[in-house]
Amino acid sequence: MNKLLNNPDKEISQLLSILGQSARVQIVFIIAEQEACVCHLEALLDIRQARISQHLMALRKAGFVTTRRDGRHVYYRLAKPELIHFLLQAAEILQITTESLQKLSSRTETNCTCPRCKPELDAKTVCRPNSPIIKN
Amino acid sequence: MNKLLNNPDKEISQLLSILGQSARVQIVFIIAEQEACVCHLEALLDIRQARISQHLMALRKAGFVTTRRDGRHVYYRLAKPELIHFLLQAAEILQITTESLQKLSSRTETNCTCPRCKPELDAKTVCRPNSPIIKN
DNA sequence: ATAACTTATTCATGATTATGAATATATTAT
DNA sequence: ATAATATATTCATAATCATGAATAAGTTAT
Repeated sequence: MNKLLNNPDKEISQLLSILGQSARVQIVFIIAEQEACVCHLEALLDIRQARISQHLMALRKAGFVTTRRDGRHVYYRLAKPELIHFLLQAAEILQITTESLQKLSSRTETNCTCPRCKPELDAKTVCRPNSPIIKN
Repeated sequence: MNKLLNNPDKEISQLLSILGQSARVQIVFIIAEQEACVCHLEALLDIRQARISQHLMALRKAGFVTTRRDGRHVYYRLAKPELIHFLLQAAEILQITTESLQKLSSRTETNCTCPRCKPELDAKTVCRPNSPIIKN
């Protein structure tokens, strides 16, 4: 059944290829700090909801993230915290500066109104990710 | 010109996606131990010459490997030895056993007659990778 | 119940990438 | 010079994957 077993090269390359997309790298960096709901990621990344869900599904299928539902929201978190060190090692190999890296982790987001970002709205929070989508 | 600059997520994901192929992971493990010529890799991996060259070109373009020519042979080696630790960390995350990993590094190869494998043939060595190629 | 909201999934299509085949290039031997 | 060997490149096609659009499914509020 599982062709990956006893094929370390296949297992390793699969891990790498799943993380080999910039959106997924960004997602991992974001949820490594704190769990995040889909609409929060949507606000931060300026990627549409459906696509973000798809990325999250890929990461979940690989066992990299887990979920927790709270009401209408589903919060994603890292199932393997080691992944962050892994990505940081990649950054080190690439000699990416720390300042540059900070763009990935600490993001200040204005347009997100999810319960995390605006706890004062609590009761009937409506998550309104930033951008009105305009085709180019 | 370079869209990757100041886009750490893009840089990192590019690194990952280049290594996100089992053949390339295998190549890195092999040449990490000792530089290897194309026909040696051909013998070890049972992948045809052209494809191996293509993989090596991709790795070279990314700056992961460098070359040294000796006569007709071109020897490839790791330009970034850190890559091995990087891949080993991936293996650790995946909880790949050490025995399983050894399949990747120490390979005993019978069918290769490149100067490395058969130094006694030295003078007019002919590199004859194993398999007669038969289409399936 | 219906409506509003958040997330997940499916499907068709476009874009990218891998692959094999053929061939070109570089080096050495004769 | 020609032939043999080792590697690199090109090109056409197959396979894979990303993407957008549409919609389904799950949850809460009314």
